[in-house]
Amino acid sequence: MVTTCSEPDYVANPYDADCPTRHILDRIGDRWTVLIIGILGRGDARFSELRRHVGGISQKMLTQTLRGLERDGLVRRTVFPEVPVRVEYALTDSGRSLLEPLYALQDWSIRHLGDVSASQEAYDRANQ
Amino acid sequence: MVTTCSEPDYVANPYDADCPTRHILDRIGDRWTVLIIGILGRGDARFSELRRHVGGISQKMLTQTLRGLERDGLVRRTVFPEVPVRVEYALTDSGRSLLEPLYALQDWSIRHLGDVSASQEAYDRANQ
DNA sequence: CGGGATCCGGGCGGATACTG
DNA sequence: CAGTATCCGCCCGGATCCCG
Repeated sequence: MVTTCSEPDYVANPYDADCPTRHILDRIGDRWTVLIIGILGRGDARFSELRRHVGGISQKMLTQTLRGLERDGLVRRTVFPEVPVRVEYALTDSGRSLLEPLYALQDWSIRHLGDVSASQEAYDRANQ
Repeated sequence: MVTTCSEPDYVANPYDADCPTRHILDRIGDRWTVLIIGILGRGDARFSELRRHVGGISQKMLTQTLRGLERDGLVRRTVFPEVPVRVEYALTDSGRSLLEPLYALQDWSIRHLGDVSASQEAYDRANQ
């Protein structure tokens, strides 16, 4: 089950569909995935709660992203057959384990935001 | 310089352009960025080397991505005025520090690839 | 309330041709 | 070799309408 792309070189071959790097990149490629995971990391939430907390997401993209996360086993969807219907979203164990590397990326971006901004300004100044 | 979005809640507001989460997501949003950083993590490389190692990337996207990384101060571009011209790309200190969180994500994806694949198959089976 | 279905525009990214 | 310039198809994602 482990393909050749699970060697250190896997990072170089995004065209291998089995490559874990490629897959996870496809998952977090859109900004919504990471934001939703982050919200659910604080606790379970309903559809409307997620929509309120993730500023600017459309209903279509929220649904679409949640379906993908459910399919990947990162999010569990529970329907309560009340009237009106209530739907709760929660991280699975797998999804919860993704929080740590995502937070590592957040920490990095916070620590380096100043450097990056300064570099951008310098670059733009040097190129008009 | 630290905005309100640097509180734990920043993850919820991708519409704040100053939000570090939003910025880093925009950077690694395309799959090429992470792949190029990964390659350069093993050592400096020339344009044609990168193009060979990052399978399937077009010359346009390679140039475009490298420019963005240079602007963000993650990659340093050095031109050797020989004939024909030689251009070397290398990670800056900032870019090298990004390797660790990126590898954390790779490790996660390798460890969970089996779970994710199984979940996908189960999901697809349950929904035709 | 929590979606599904459809239409549509903008932009990402590939292909090609050309250059210092 | 390492790009720049241009054209263009396609798909992402928003807007809107509808439903159980």
